[in-house]
Amino acid sequence: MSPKIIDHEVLEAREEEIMLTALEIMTESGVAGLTIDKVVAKVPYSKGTVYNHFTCKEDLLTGLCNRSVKNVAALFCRAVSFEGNSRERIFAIGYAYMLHSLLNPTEFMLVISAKTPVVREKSTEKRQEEHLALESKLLGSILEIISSGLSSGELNLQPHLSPAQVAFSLWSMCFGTIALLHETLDRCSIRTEMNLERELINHSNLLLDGLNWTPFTQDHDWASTIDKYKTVLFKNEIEQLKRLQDI
Amino acid sequence: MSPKIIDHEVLEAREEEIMLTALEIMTESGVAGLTIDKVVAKVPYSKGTVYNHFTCKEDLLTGLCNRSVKNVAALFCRAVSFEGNSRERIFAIGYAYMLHSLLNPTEFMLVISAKTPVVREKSTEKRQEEHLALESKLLGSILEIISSGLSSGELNLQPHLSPAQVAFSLWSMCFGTIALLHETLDRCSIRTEMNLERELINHSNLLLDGLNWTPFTQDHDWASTIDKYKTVLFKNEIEQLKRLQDI
DNA sequence: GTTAATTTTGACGAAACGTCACAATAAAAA
DNA sequence: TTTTTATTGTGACGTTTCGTCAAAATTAAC
Repeated sequence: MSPKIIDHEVLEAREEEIMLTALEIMTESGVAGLTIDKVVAKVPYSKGTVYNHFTCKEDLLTGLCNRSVKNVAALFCRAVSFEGNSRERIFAIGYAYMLHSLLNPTEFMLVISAKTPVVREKSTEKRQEEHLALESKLLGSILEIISSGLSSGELNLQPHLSPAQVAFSLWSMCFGTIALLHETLDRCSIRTEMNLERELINHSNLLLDGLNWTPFTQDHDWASTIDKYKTVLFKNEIEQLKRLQDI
Repeated sequence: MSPKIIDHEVLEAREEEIMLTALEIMTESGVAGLTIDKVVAKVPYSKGTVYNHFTCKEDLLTGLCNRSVKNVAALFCRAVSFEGNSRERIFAIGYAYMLHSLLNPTEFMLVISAKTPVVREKSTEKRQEEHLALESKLLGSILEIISSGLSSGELNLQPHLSPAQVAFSLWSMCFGTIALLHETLDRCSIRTEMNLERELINHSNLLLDGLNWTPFTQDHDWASTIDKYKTVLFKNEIEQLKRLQDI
């Protein structure tokens, strides 16, 4: 016995390096322009090594998607920790999701790509499972807030609705709104009738009012809550976003 | 002058033939297994001819997506014509969307694929525009019901909400719910806690209650409305679905 | 210094892509 | 009928990308 054993951390660092390079290429020449060959050319490793990490292009895409979901999960944890009532905190979740999608448009779209049959059919089982686990984590944050709303009495579920169902509704609402509006904003020239922040807020309020989650839209100064998100909870992200938009 | 002029209808029939063949291939060997070469092999035309219709694989995918959206639009028109109050009719829209996604899972997923950067970046401008136009048509059906709800007084919009915004909320709600749940159902083995029909109904009700769209969930016998969808409005589709599930 | 397990390399064949020079077609002109 | 000619159809071909695998390199233990 006498192996060349590679440190696990080194492996992970390399994987990150490969993924970052892939992101660079996509930013430069579009997602369609991403090619394993291009990645290999940019990275100080050979094709074989890259293929040791990712079995194919689609697997790499799922990897990038998971990386992105991890970042979202971190933002969600911050949202959970917001000091305020439960509706303010669940609202912060949607806001966090939106901020993430604005800050990392390419990566957000990858989450959609990863749900696409072509990508799923070719990705590794392992990475798919990781994806599911990460999504569960997202739902976990939402469920946490739901149960705190239930115990504080701010949320009263109708008997036919389980917390899991509510969590799912909230998640799909965010996902649908952001996905469709991103696309619309992308296509139509910059200024349209639609504005992602405003639409998401409206849609969230409709859903939360429908759930009877107090305080209702008209019973609270939501503008000031959103201001707190902007100046405290997600201060860094907002600044990043401003910098991004200035360029 | 003395050309070989081809009938427009012949061209369209051929395009349909190519698309159907592509669908067959995808059903057999997955979306990832779709290849222009395979299509060419199955179709009585040459590669050049196929490329005259679709500039690349992605363009073909967008074409298939548009074909699918056309079918949805037809279902939406049926939903608009439902004899009942405005909330029953808007509810029918979501139900129609769901039915379509269950009957044509492959095609529904293509709608997601078509929103993916890789596909969009490579599709023809022409087909993209067609896609936008078709989506506008979908929104048009929704808007029609909204305005009838407004004039009948069943729907009272808060001043800060425009009909277009409400239509968008409804659309993204359906899209998000179906997209995420399709995926979940696909992955997890058949019986999960989730059920597409039930979740969509719940989510719709939450949103419509939030909008103050009467009659409210608890003020109407919705089970009987859904029964009417099943036995009258979408009778054929339900039968198709049963046949599909029996196999 | 030798050994042996593991990792890395990049050349290679296969597969898919998309093009283009040429062939075929059919309506109009001769 | 034959010729002309604009349009459409064909499939062989060069290119790109993919993913593999035998051989080379690496390194820890002996």
